Amino acid sequence: MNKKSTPERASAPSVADVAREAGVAPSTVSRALTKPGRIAEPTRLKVEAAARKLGYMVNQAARNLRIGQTRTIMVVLPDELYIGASQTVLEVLRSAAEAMTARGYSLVIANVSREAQTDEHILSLAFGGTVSGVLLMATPVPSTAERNLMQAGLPVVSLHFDMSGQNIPSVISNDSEAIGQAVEALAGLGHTRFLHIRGRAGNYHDIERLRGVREGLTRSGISPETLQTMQGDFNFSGGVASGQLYLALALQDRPTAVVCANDDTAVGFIKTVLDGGLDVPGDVSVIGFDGASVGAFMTPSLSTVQQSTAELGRQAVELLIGMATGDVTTPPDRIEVPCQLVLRQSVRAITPEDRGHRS
Amino acid sequence: MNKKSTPERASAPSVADVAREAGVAPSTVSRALTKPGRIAEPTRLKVEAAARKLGYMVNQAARNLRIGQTRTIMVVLPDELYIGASQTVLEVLRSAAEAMTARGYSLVIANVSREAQTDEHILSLAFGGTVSGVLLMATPVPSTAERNLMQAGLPVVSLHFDMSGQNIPSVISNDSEAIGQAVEALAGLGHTRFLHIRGRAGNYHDIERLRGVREGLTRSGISPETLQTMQGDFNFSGGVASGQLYLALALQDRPTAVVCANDDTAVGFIKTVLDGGLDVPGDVSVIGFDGASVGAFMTPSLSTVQQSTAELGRQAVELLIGMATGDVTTPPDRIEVPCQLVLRQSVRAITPEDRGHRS
DNA sequence: ATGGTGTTGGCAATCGATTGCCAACGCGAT
DNA sequence: ATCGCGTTGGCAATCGATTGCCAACACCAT
Repeated sequence: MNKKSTPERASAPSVADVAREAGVAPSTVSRALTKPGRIAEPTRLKVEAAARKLGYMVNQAARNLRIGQTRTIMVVLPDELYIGASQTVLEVLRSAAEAMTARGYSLVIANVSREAQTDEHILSLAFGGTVSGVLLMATPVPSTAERNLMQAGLPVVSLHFDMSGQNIPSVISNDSEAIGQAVEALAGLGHTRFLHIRGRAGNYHDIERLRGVREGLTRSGISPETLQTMQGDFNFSGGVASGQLYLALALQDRPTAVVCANDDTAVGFIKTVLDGGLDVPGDVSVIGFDGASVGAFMTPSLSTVQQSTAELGRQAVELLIGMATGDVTTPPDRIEVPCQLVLRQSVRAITPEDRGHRS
Repeated sequence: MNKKSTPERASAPSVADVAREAGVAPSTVSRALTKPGRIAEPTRLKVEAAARKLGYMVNQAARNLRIGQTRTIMVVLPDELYIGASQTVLEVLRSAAEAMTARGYSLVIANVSREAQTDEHILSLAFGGTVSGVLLMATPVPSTAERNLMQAGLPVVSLHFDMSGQNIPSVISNDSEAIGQAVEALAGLGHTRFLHIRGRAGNYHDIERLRGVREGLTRSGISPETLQTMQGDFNFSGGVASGQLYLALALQDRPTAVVCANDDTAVGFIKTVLDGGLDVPGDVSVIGFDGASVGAFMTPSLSTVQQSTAELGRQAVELLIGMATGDVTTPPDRIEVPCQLVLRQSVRAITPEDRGHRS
């Protein structure tokens, strides 16, 4: 069917077609299009013209097969893609995708939850040569009974979780330090009795942020022993449940400063205590973590520790692509991106009257 | 280098390796693994054992090249991936991704914004044989000076926007009908003076929702002529700006019911009028659109028209995969998924005193 | 024993781009 | 005129899985 030299064909044109059109060999076409300088200028122009005329676009499957590389990065999302107030995942994804596109890479989403079944899918992408690198977003290393992502020989970067202990370069926020600074700020406003509503038990962020709260208290001259904690789950319900527990506390036992593991928790907590008749920040100051944009529009507006999502995504992708291309041979263990404390209406200073009133 | 029969090799095992291990031909391996029934059971088991032993996984690039298909779907996101209260995009993406994974498809994100440059990238994926179908999320057809997505010969489905006029099967919410019902509900509560804060000028949802508000008024026996409108942009600032305009209105000119083009607009509006000293819903009832989960935790909690994001994503993917596999030969023009009205604290009924007080 | 039918598995071509190797060519220097 | 060097472009092999075609074989009925 290639007998006729008519250029109109049903299927997409190939290098061979372009070569015929330009009167050169297929190899010349390939080189003209991908190896700048390798082909003399006049020939190159001829090839480009032919390619444009035929509407040629390289077949990526063939190219990938040949060069054994794909310029595609797989993103593995958290266990459970929780939909709440905070859009950290989406924000980071956006900046990561931007950085990838800018470097000519594509992005495949491996999963939206992490049942065992999807780990199978993740690994088939990794081992199937479909991707050139893996970005783990707040998620442990995918593995099945037989296999483990790390055996695929792909560059891997962890975002959000510090997995440098497993030899995975990690791009993270300075969680503990930042939340510690938030605690110090509250202490500076006169607060002495703190409640920390924790995240999902055992989660990296749960542990780090709790540690940060304790350290912040210590630095403020307040004994971490006095810290009350409640278990949350990084979602609204965790905040709601803690709010109910808080309301049930005797007045004199109520902490005046509540530091939440994230914004969703804070939002649930605030709504619950407001509905319970308390005032925020009148009765209790509350601060979240993440920097959800909607926080500024809550009533009262939400104080928070804002993560630099744009920076996190960008850095992770730069590092990963560097590793994939071989430009980065010895990746750093860890890149820490600082957070920014944002104080809004949900916190206030403790005045002398407050103290008198309380004890 | 394949001289030695030792199975440990640096590169991934291929069908040839498995064939050698199992003592059969490569073609048999391929068929045993992909054509159930084509190969006798004992042979198949032998092949499977060999494959497992060697840790074989099919090389997708080679497979894609050969079969000319990829089981990969490209998602094109909106012009601007706005980060606000509503997570509609993320929610729909989640359900779409779930449906894809369930059917063994992968998902590549083509873009996170829509500069001209990214359309180039989108089209190179489409024409490069990288994908088997395209899901357009609230976005027009990607195109460059020379090319247009529709020429790629791929199945395309539009999500959110009704593009059936361009022969693109569309999965959409019943925007106008649903927002009309919200208007009717407010009218049923005694409201007669309405303000609609619009979305981005010219956007499909802007037009549809405005139309829906008008029709809802008509059905409620209120002349659409009395409807006031303000221009928004689907974001917080649009709501804030409208809130300021609202505050500037003379008391007797203030509508009592504000229907917003989406939740972010409503959130911005509410925050602004609250800060301006008004009460919601005391002075004004407000309703949004989308069903942002955080709405339930605002103060006052936000009334909204909730989109069935899970259903939207699922339906779109089912349709698209059907088209890609050829199971669906004559796709429907349009699949409409109904929304659900959610009334919360931000709206209240108009009482006789209100009327007396006003006129 | 023969032919017919159905099943099983192997051979080799194929998808399309890339690249190592080499031949051809041009140009300047001796 | 010859040599040497650098540049240019073509030939053909290669990446790995799939599949049309066909040969070999088993089994049953006549």
